Amino acid sequence: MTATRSEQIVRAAAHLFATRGYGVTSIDDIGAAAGVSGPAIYWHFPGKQALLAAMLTDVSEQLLCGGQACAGVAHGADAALAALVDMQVRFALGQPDLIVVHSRELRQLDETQAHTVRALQRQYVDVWVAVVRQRYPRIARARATAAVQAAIGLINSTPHSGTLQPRTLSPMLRDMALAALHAIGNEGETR
Amino acid sequence: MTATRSEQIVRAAAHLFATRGYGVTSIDDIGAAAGVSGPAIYWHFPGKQALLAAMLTDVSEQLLCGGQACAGVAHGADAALAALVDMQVRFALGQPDLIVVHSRELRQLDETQAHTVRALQRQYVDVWVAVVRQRYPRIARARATAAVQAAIGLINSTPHSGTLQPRTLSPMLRDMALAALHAIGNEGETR
DNA sequence: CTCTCACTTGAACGCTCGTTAACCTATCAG
DNA sequence: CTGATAGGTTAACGAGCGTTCAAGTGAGAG
Repeated sequence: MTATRSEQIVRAAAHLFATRGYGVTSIDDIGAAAGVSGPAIYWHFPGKQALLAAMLTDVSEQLLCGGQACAGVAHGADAALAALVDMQVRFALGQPDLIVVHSRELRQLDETQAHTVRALQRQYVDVWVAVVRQRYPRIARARATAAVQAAIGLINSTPHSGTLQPRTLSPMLRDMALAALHAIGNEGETR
Repeated sequence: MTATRSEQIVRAAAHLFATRGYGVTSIDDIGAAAGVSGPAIYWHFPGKQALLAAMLTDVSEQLLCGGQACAGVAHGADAALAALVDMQVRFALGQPDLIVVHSRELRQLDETQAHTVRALQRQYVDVWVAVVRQRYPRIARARATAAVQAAIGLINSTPHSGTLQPRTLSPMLRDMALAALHAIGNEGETR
């Protein structure tokens, strides 16, 4: 409960980035929302871009770590896929700010930072792809990748939605994502 | 083929906004990409924000118009739903820049412009919702709305994806979106 | 030829904002 | 008490960029 200053700053920045966007959010805005004012942020972070980079790498690492845990623990491809979907839904509903920023503001990073985040994202997608291809071995890799990204996009589109209790939204998103993923097993196009 | 200056400017701006983001794209960048330089844009548009507003209202109107046509022409709810999905897929694959900007940069508009665009978006979603509830009458309105937004999110997540021919991507997205939408008919939760 | 008008340009203004610098404050070791 | 160090503040600099302005083009009408 006793959040450190750095955490307060990151949380405030995440909320502002998610609601207003990175470009139109000023350092002073972030400071004000975090209870300090202005350039105090520079004692904790080297700059605005580094703040965003810390946010994005953190959430990417969390997702990758959780995804690997799901794939490793579950028995069978079906269970692993369901676990991955559940985790993504839980994340999207529990931390909508981070999900929005993660999928929207990657381009604001410079090339090296963006490369790091993209590598983590690709590893995360690859965890999904491995499970999907374990379940449907005849699916081509590129096809499975596109399907996984579409399913994740379905789940992540939630934060834009109106007010619906997570209790009812969560199982619906789970059912929709799983149905979408299982729909690709039909036409066995290898190219 | 003979695109007018205004069209060139809008197209260039759409591409830059989609690849770099609205905030970090300067007026000079847009002009350079459109073959003119700098403030020539101000003869065609009152400003940078108005340029974005024109783009967003235009694509919103195109989607709404096309959606209403799909819902009006098709015989039966299933056919109408398939037509809506096909149209959205065609749009997302054909005009990825506009789709990206449309779903990402709404927040950059001021309140009155954003309200106009949001109203069009809501009408478009309502077209989908009406068809879905015609097909599954027991689904609550809020639930159907969330499901429609999720399905559209699935389709719109395409532009982020890697290189896969639209010929193979298109039917896959169609199957996935339809499977996701038809997955909501099971548990008849009215609240 | 010349007048007009759609269209464009380079220069300049002004504001915002990221970043830096210089200066406080409090806490705590010795 | 004293010195150092983490943490914060206000003021200022400097760059970038949206916007405006005065001036230029080129083509077509009369």
